[in-house]
Amino acid sequence: MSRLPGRMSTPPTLADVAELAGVSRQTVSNAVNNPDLLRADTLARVQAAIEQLGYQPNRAARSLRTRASHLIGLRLPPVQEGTANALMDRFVHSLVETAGAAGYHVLLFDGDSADPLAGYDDLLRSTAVDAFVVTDTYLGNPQAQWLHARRAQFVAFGRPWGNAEARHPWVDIDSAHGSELATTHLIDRGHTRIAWIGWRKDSLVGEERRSGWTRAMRSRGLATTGLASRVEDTVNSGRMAAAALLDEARPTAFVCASDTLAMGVLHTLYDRRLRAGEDIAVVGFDDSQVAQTVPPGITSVRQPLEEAASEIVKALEGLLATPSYVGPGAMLKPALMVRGSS
Amino acid sequence: MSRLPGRMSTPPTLADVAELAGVSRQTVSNAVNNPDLLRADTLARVQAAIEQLGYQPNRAARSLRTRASHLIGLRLPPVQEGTANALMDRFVHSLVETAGAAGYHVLLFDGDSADPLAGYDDLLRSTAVDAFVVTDTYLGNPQAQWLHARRAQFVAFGRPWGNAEARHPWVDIDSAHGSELATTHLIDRGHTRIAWIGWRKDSLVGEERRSGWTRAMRSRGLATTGLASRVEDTVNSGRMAAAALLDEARPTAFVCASDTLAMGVLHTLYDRRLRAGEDIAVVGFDDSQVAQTVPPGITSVRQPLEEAASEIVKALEGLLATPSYVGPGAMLKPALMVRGSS
DNA sequence: ATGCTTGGTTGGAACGTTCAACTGCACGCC
DNA sequence: GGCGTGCAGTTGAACGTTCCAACCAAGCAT
Repeated sequence: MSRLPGRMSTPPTLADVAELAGVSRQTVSNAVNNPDLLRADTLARVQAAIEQLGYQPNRAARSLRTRASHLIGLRLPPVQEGTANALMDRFVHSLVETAGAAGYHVLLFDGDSADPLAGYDDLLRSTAVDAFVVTDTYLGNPQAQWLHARRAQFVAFGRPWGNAEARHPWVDIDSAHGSELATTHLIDRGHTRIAWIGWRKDSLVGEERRSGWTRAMRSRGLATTGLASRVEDTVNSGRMAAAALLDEARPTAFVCASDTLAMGVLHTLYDRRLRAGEDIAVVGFDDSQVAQTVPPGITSVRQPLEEAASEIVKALEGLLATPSYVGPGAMLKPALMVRGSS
Repeated sequence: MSRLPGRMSTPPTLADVAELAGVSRQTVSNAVNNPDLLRADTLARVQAAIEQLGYQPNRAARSLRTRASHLIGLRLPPVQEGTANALMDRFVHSLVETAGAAGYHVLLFDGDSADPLAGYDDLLRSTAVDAFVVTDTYLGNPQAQWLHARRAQFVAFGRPWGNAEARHPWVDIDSAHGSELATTHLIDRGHTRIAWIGWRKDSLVGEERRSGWTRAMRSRGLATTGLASRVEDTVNSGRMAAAALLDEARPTAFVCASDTLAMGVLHTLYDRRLRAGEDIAVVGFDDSQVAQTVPPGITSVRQPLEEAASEIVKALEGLLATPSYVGPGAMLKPALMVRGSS
């Protein structure tokens, strides 16, 4: 059956192109997937036909045959109102971009907070995605193990905390280095009493960020006693922690485990009519839009999410090419964005 | 061929279930898609077999046969650093959630800023998605017309500005109502000289938001002359506009077309050692994380994005059930989140 | 009895692609 | 001449699902 290019209700198929070019279906398929198998003149003829009809392979059919969907699943963690976290937004963007360049699309699914694995199971069993990007790999999170048991392919954004035998590729950011940068920066500005406001002890990422502060302080011979606080990651916790520290330990600067906590510090400064960057220095973590836009600008540690996304996609490509692929585990360095608050 | 449930390299298929249940493939298919066609006892037997094997229909095969992927395409607009915009994040979340509940997944693709249509074309021709959600439908944006010409299904988030004959479903937010709420709120607090900082005249959304301010002022008999400013949507533009207005028109309150501009106002207040909410009132737009976390909290107009997502999914379902479906065009009301800045 | 419906189930075909095996054909080599 | 060898392209089958026409038994009216 022939088709008139302008007037079709249904997209053109391989067979349409084949007929127009006067070759077989398979030859068209080869022209698309293995052009070097064809003689130059045949290839040109087929490509002209493809062009003329505006042909693109049907994804469902291709996916059925090759058992590859070229989709990558990403679970969106629940949004937290009232925090400064715009991390995910930037990360998703970078991921979509780099994945797109590699021929993959990103499929989002919802994080049912009750059963975080439900969404994974669904997509996995219906063979909807080729692989997952797993973002929250904190200790005790069952996802990595669970996915491994189901032989699902995935790359973790976040190192396999406390699981040395983990055999999956991962990418993470050296956030201890980040808070070390932040602390050193403050020391260089002449501060000696630099306080830390971080997360509670059960957060491994929190402890890691804290270790950067400790390391920087110790290496310059500065005391840390009484200068640290561990709280929930909310603005109000940060505010109260800052107030308590100011009263008891009289720091001249704060390093925070997140921009949310840094905003808490700003609240306390606001209450006391102090000015960030003039009276007290403040450094945050994540380089969120909040840090970027609030006066006088919060100095903040910026995670290289674009780079992380690119490493993740690289690992995914390796994984999908060689199922037993195990990446080296990429550890990336964050950077300090200096603004008015320090 | 029989399969042992625990030890399979490949997911179970319809045929496996059929064999186990002692029925034909089609009967299993019916059990999944039209359960009421089966006799109760057969249905139970088939469902048991499905359960036992952990069967889920292969999406590619189903998609190939039914010509429906149950995927919805969403183009991620480029991120803007240095603005307070966290709109998209919340919207994407809500969309993923409500779409998921309706059996659809969201497929993200990248906005090549040079050719915004490239991504659409790709997905459309490869029949990868059933429909699109189009988010930037400002005047002169070719997407709506282009998609219509290709007979692509889509729902617009944003009314069809200046195109009365548009025949596609859309959902939008009555942002004039939002700035009217904001302005009235300030008037109720005793302000009479209320300034407007908005976007440049070629932004229709900007003009609409502005009209809410004008309407509220006029209806209370207040003058607007010299109290309005139209600038780029950046923090620095807002800062400069606020400074100029303060010098020339001496307003006691600002209503802004975005939280980004409101942050600009806060910068000017900071420069002049004035306090938002005490010396000068400030209201923003979008209820971003910035507005939520910055001291003393910025009063801001919150768009009902969850509701918008739900209306969009409703329209999508209508669209995909009846291809010629045209929704009524839902216009939603925003709400004012009052905080310390007013 | 015969024909007509109806509810439940079946087998074959089809969706559009790629895989694996195959067919011609030209070439070179003993 | 026979035989392998490699190139260019073809053919039939398969991926896993749903659509379609047909079938079968049972019920019911003729």
